[in-house]
Amino acid sequence: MFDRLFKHYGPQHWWPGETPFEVMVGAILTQNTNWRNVEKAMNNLKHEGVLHPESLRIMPEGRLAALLKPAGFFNVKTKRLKAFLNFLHSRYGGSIDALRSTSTSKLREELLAIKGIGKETADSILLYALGHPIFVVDAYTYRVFTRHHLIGEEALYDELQDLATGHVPAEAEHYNEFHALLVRVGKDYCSPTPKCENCPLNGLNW
DNA sequence: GACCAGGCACATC
DNA sequence: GATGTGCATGGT
Repeated sequence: MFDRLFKHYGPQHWWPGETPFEVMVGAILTQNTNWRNVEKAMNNLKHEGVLHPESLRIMPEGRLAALLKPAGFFNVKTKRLKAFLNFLHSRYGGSIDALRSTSTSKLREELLAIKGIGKETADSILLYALGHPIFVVDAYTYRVFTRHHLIGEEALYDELQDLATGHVPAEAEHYNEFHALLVRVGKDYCSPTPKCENCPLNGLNW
């Protein structure tokens, strides 16, 4: 599946964020939200010159919520982003570099303990912001895997993650590319109403 | 006007 | 443990 997708699409260059911190913010803002709307909110933050841990951390919630508006769920996401920023400040002194030196499993536990950060968001931060070798499961992953009967529809996050983990070289570069490719084929062909004609995955034998 | 978009926490049973 | 619900904007 990986080979077929990579040959068809080529490298996807994920995550579309310029800095690790930007990726982390994007991971929270994109929860159940189209990336285009996330970009609008991110641009609001950039134009205000506040896309930095401390700027956002000390910003009044009302002002932050207004800037996050295009991303939807803006009141909820304001709380969640604040919770993450407070964690970054209190536990790591606001330093991304300090974050880097933490082990994958320890940091994942810490992220999951933050209210508003679940498994997908934690794993997205680990992989796409910090380069840890971990596979990110999302709605597209679920759709592609279940439609191809690689796993049952009742499968949970960890089961999808384990399935991918067991079949992809254990390197961040591969987890990064595989997830991005799954999202790409999901958007193009494996949408809620599938359009399987011309799908690059046609004809594969599992 | 309906449906969808790179979730998560919380209440309830 | 499983299921249902609120959160909200913007594109198609």
